[in-house]
Amino acid sequence: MATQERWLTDDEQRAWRALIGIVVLLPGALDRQLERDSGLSQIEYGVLAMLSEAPDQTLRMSQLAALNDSSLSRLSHVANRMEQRGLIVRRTCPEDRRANIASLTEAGLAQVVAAAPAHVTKVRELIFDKLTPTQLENLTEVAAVIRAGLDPDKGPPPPQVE
Amino acid sequence: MATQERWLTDDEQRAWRALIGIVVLLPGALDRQLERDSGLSQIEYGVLAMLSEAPDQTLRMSQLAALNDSSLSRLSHVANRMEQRGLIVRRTCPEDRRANIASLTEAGLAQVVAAAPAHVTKVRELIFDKLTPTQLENLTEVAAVIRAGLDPDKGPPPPQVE
DNA sequence: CGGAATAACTTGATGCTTCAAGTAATTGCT
DNA sequence: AGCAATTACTTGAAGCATCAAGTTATTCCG
Repeated sequence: MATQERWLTDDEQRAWRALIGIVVLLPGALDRQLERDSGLSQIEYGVLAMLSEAPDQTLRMSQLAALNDSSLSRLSHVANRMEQRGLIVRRTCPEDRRANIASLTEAGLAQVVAAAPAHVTKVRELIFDKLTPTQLENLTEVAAVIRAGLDPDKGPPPPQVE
Repeated sequence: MATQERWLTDDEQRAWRALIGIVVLLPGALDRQLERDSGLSQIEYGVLAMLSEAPDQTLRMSQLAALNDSSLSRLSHVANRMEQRGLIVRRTCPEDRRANIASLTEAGLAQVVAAAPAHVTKVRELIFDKLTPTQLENLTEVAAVIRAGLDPDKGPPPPQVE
């Protein structure tokens, strides 16, 4: 900062810079690999992957959004494009006619199956191959803690009353 | 995945999900805070912050891009907007007339100074307040390792020849 | 039962990012 | 010196994300 008070300790500074670096660079790295190898964006891959694991390869839009940490609006646009391309189909849910369920098509399934290996390899290459078992443990713990505090969308968490 | 082979171990899965969650959610959380409190995006804040720390509050576009993990193109667009708004000024570098140097204006400086406290508070709130000293240490280490492997833009790092 | 409130999306506009291409200045080679 | 290659950016177009507003369906409750 321009100002006096050192707002983060040196340790925190270093952690912060590295973390932001990851946050800024990782999506691009993954997107490029996916785009190049499979013509998919990261969220599209995520959608296909989640559907492929779901019972009947079908999920409600809202669930799909939650699973991908996406807003409903964003997912709706994405689903439009994917439907155009024939990767998924949507129909209104019979039990709740406000809701919309998306299902994998055969083409969609074929796409994920084809895309997965290279993607996983990239993930390994970028993350897990670099870590010792201890570091993996530490990552799992720390990432979970941070992630938990990021949920849509609590402001300052209510002070712990013990 | 839809397929047989469990491509990541359970531990890795959990780490991966949490990490992606962070990567997806953190930028939005920071952007919203900055936008709301100061009318800045994260990269705009980053530009102002880096300039404010630089000697003579001046940096070349390429340095500014590197410091913010941004492409030159992106930075160029951002700088255009910021120049319109009077937060920075640009002029060609005298030593190398291909290069362009950006400087903070007084208005720009005022902006960072005003924006910094709330932003730092948010960062603390989202990250550091949640971590024990040990976890901070672990984060620093792990994040640095991962970050290092993300640098523009090495493919598979050449196998370590000892 | 009937209207208000809420839920589950979709749509359109706006703005930012990225990508490809372009320009201008400098270096490097011979 | 002179031409090619490289560096440092800028620009314009295309695609995505986000935000606000709009639909349609369901629930709540008096």
